[in-house]
Amino acid sequence: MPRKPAEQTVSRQAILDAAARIFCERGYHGATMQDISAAVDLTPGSLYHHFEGGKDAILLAVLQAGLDRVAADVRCVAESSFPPAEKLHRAIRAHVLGVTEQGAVAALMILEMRATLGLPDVPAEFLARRDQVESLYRQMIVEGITAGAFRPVDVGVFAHTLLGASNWVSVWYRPGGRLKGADIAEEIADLFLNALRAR
Amino acid sequence: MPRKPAEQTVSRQAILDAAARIFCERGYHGATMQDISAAVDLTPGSLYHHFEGGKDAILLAVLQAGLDRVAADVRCVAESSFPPAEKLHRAIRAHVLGVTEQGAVAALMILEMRATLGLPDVPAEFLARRDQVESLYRQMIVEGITAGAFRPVDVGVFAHTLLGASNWVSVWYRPGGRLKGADIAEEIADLFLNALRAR
DNA sequence: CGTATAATCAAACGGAGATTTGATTCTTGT
DNA sequence: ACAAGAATCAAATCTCCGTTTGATTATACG
Repeated sequence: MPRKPAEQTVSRQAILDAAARIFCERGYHGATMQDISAAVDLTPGSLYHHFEGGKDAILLAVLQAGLDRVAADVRCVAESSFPPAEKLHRAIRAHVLGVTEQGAVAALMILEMRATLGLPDVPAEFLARRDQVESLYRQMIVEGITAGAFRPVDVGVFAHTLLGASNWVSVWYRPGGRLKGADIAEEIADLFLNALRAR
Repeated sequence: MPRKPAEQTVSRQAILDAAARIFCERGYHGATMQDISAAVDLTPGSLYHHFEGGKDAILLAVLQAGLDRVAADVRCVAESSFPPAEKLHRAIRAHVLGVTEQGAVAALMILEMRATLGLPDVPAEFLARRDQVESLYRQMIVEGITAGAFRPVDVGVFAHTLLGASNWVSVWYRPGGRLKGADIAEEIADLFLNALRAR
């Protein structure tokens, strides 16, 4: 009855890492199982041992990881007790840094564009988690406005713009470029904090 | 030898309009020739009379139209002689308004994500036009900074963020929603102008 | 060692959808 | 009315993946 995993194995994580990169490069429809399997020296069919659900399951797992990472970072900051401006600044920095460090996070974009990309059925849990992140940002913004630290803005538009811009970084950021991820994060956090400064 | 177009015809423009909507809804890969042809009461094969190049050609034509529209709007403002702040404010408003009025403009996004969507060979002319738009924004920003009207920012990051946020509107904007396109345009223009205000 | 199981592969299957083809209908100009 | 071509269609083609299947190899444990 006993048995243990053989060690001729490619780890599930390795597949996810490769898949994340390839999905980001070529998009869900543009990426083939062949592409993904080749990246980890496997045949397409072998992927089905690691992910029963096939291509969809792999994408979902990638999305899960990316979303979880950013959500955790942002929540951590949102639950702290810094004053509004500092709190939001930290949240944005963490968010953008997360995006630059984890190519997979383009996941957030893809998730947002589920309609555009024609995804299958995105589990409600996913959308809930994404909405939760947006909700955290909204709270931080409202908190600052009511405290008089921020000028009054349309929270909906501001949140969409902020999230869009932060996630958008994953599209144009190139590791090894002129700026480090931390530099970009700082710059963008400054940008939005300035945008909120009460006159 | 004389001959003229029969009038049992669906206009090329009608096809582009339908295609724009469908590409926006389902994405390039998600949209089928069947979808597009059905939207104008044709069979898939018939589309090839209007667009020799098939699906690719249709997408490219849609992109062309969307990009041209926004580029023209922005250039018009950029070439005016308003003071820096007012000029940029007008450019952003025009840009965002264009995005809300023309679903096809999600084209700008898609163009940016050409790699993500796995497009074929995007004509250099397209990328040039897009870069031109970015260039116009960069100029306006630099102009304002040197004039002392704007605080110093990283022009690269700011331009990316501004363009990303503006185009991103096409993803979340819903006609008939709480805000009109013009309201959103105003709000976003204010946001970025505030972000640039010299202290 | 021997067996059960995991991990893998090679090859075949199946479907979806873009594109092609050849015929058909409609419109216009002479 | 008639010829020429434009616009269309129905059906066939062709290609590209995602997925399945059955066999093969490697590992751990008794």
